[in-house]
Order: sequence, then C-alpha cells, then structure tokens
Amino acid sequence: MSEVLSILVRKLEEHSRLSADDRNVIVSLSHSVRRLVSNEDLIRQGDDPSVSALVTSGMVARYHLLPNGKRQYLSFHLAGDMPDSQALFIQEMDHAVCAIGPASVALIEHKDLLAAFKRRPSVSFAIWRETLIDAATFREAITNNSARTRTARMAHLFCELYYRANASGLTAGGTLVAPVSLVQLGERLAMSIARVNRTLNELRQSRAVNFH
Amino acid sequence: MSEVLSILVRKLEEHSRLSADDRNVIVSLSHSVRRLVSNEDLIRQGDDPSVSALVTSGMVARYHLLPNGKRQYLSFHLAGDMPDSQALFIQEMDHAVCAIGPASVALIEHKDLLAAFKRRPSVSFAIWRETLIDAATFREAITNNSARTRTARMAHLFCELYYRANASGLTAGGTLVAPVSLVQLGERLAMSIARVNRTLNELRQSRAVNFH
DNA sequence: CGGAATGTTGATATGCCTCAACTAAAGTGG
DNA sequence: CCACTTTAGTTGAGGCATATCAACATTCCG
Repeated sequence: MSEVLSILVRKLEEHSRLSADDRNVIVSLSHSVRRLVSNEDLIRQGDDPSVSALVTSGMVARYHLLPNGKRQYLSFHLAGDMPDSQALFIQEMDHAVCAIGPASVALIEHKDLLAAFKRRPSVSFAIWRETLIDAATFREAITNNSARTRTARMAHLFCELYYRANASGLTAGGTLVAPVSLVQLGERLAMSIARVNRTLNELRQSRAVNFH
Repeated sequence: MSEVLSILVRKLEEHSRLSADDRNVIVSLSHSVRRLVSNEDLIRQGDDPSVSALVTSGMVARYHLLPNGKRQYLSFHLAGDMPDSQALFIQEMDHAVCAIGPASVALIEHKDLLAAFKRRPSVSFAIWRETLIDAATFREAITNNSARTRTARMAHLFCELYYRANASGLTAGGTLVAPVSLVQLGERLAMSIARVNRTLNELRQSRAVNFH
C-alpha cells in the first residue's frame, strides 16, 4: 500500500473507471523513489530501461537529442504522468526524459507492471488509454508548431499545460508553477530565444500573467 | 478465417511475437470491407466510431481540420496499419482520416476487438505496441517539422514512408507508389506549395526519383 | 473536347533567425 | 558578506528564407 502511487490512481481515474481491485493492484506496486535536480536526465535516448517512472512532484520533459547537440522538446509532464510508459513495450528509447526544475519520480519495475496487467486487464487498458492521450497531445504539437502563428502557438502550449495541471488539481489561484527557461520554450515551440521573449511580452501585454 | 486479416498478423509480427492461438483469434475476427475513393473521409474529427479500420490497400492519412478550413496532415498509413485504433479507448476523434488515392479498409467492431483482447492479452499488447510506434512517429514529426531544414524535412518523410513500406513488403524495385499531392505534402511538412515544389526539384537533382 | 484540379515558375514583401551588446539574477569562493 | 563568474533574460539591427501572389502549363476527368 503506497501513498505515492495513489497519485497514479487519481490520474487514471480522470479518464478510466477502476474497480477496487484495480486500485489495490496499483497502490500495491513496489517502487523506489528517485529525486532529480534541475536539468538532470532521467532516461537517455537509446536507453533500454527495465523500470518506468511516475512523476510524483515537479516537472519533467521529453526531448529529442539532435545530431548538432541541440534539443527538440516534445512534451512537458506533471505529477501523475508516466512519461516513459512506452518503454514497457518498446525496447530502445527514441527520446530522452529530463527534469525541468527539481522533481521526483517513483520507479516501478516493468515486470511488476506487466504482472499487474495480467491480473487486472482493466489496469492495462487504463494505462494504454493514458498513452493514447499522450499520442493525441503529440499530434496537437505537430499542428501547433506547424500551422499556427508564434503567438497562438505559445498561448496554446500554456493553455494545454494549465488545463492538464488543473484537471489534476495542480494549480492554485489560476496559476501554474513551471520553471521552464526561454531556451526550453524555444526548443519546444520552434522559435529562437529572441522571438520567445518578444512573443511572451505580447502575451503579457494582453492577458496571461507570466513569471519565472 | 480471413485472408484480409492476415495482413494484420503480418504487420504485428514485424515487432511482436504471436502464438498460433493469437493468430487464430486475429484472423477469425469478423469484419466488413469498405472501399474509399480518393480524398474520401473514412472518419471525421469529432466522430465516435464503434469500429476500427485496418488498411488493406492504398494509402490513408490522418489530419487535423483547422478552424480556417485548412488541414494539417499528421501521418500517412499503408496496408497493415490501423490508423484509428485509438478510438478503441478514446471516445471522440481528435482528428480525421481520409484516403490518399483509392484505398480499401477492413472494419472491425470494437466489441469484437475487446473480446479478442480478453481472450488473448498478448494480442492487445501487440496492438498497444503498434499505437506506441505510432506515437514515436508523431514525435518524430514534431522534430521534423520544427527543427530541420525544408530539404531534410522532406527527405526524412520520404525515407520514413519508404522504410515502413519496405518493412511491410509494399515496395517494388526501390519504389513506393504514393499518390500524395503537393498540397498534401505542404500541409504535412508545414511548407507552402511553391516551396514543396522547389524542394522536390532539389531532391530530384541529387538522389531521389520522384513522380506522381 | 472543355473545364477543373494540379503542378510550375518568377517577383515581391515580410517575418524570423542570427548576431551582438547589454542587463539582471543566481550561484561560488574568498 | 561581498566581489566575481556564470547563466538567463532583454533588446536592436541586418540579411536571408520563405510565404504570398500572380500568371501560366499540364494533367485529369467527365
């Protein structure tokens, strides 16, 4: 029985119905806790991990490492997210995961998760659904970076993050704390740092309140 | 027992090990066949389908429909792909699926698929894996459209398509038939039609052979 | 054979990246 | 605790890449 894993139950119940047995199987999963300092890598591109991580506090991000050493950030994740659940079924990581600001995660052995899936298929379906929502978010990122103006692009990202955080009860007073740097925003939104800054100012001058 | 569904078995076995029972469950799925004319929609954004489609011939594409009526193409799919398997677990389609050139699909009831998952969990894991590969492809599209030059971007898309087609035995003599228009390429790669054309010429003048 | 959709190419305008200089904040060692 | 170093943020100016527009060629389809 674990307090830490109840955050996963809560998250899955945002979209999936779980029985008491399902919940029991989840909170009974054995796990270890790992703390990450800002910018620390949790998994590297090319790794073949035997554990999956559940974010328990702070923020982590997934990114592609490009041949020139630069990064393309793909998504940001908050408490309750499992940013590398795909590694359960895909050997080699096509991307890396790092901490945005200090964060902590619970690590769960793949074999324990697979055993849980066997006992309670509905748990596997709930996590499958979670990965499908992830995929939808990636699709939205394609469209966002490809078809929208820089202003709409940034606004959309902020709204998405706030919406997701809010659904998980991670906001307070209409505010979400996200220690993302300008560089990281640029590498997520396909903009130069200069442009990120100017776009941020545009947004500041109309609606959204932004700090660091 | 179905000839049409063996294409799905073949596809899943590219990455997942299936037992004889698994294969039997798959080819025994009841299904109907639907033929699509070029550009016809298979599913629309906002739909809540009760069937999933397996591409059996031709090419289909997924796209976001934008408020201004334009499209953002997200991915292209060939025989063996299940472009809307996500609808099994997510009610409302966040994107549409249409035919690129004439195509045909096999439609399988969600309830039959879910029943098959119950009987053979490894079948569900194989299809789950398929959706995870999809997600990896979407991530690659983010990076492609966001961080690469227009030339590399287009070359990358062509290589991806050829690689996937080749793995499924859908190429002949180093050639892949894909009736994609310039407009569609542009709406996939975030380029204007003019630029698609010029980039295509650049590629023609060095390596790749391209026609329509 | 005619009309529509698709592809092709050139000229113009502009949005954005690059570069560079500077400021502010944060972390470090004396 | 303060000077120093480093990192992150801010702003301006120049130049290139690409979108947009327009005119024309070609293919497709009835």
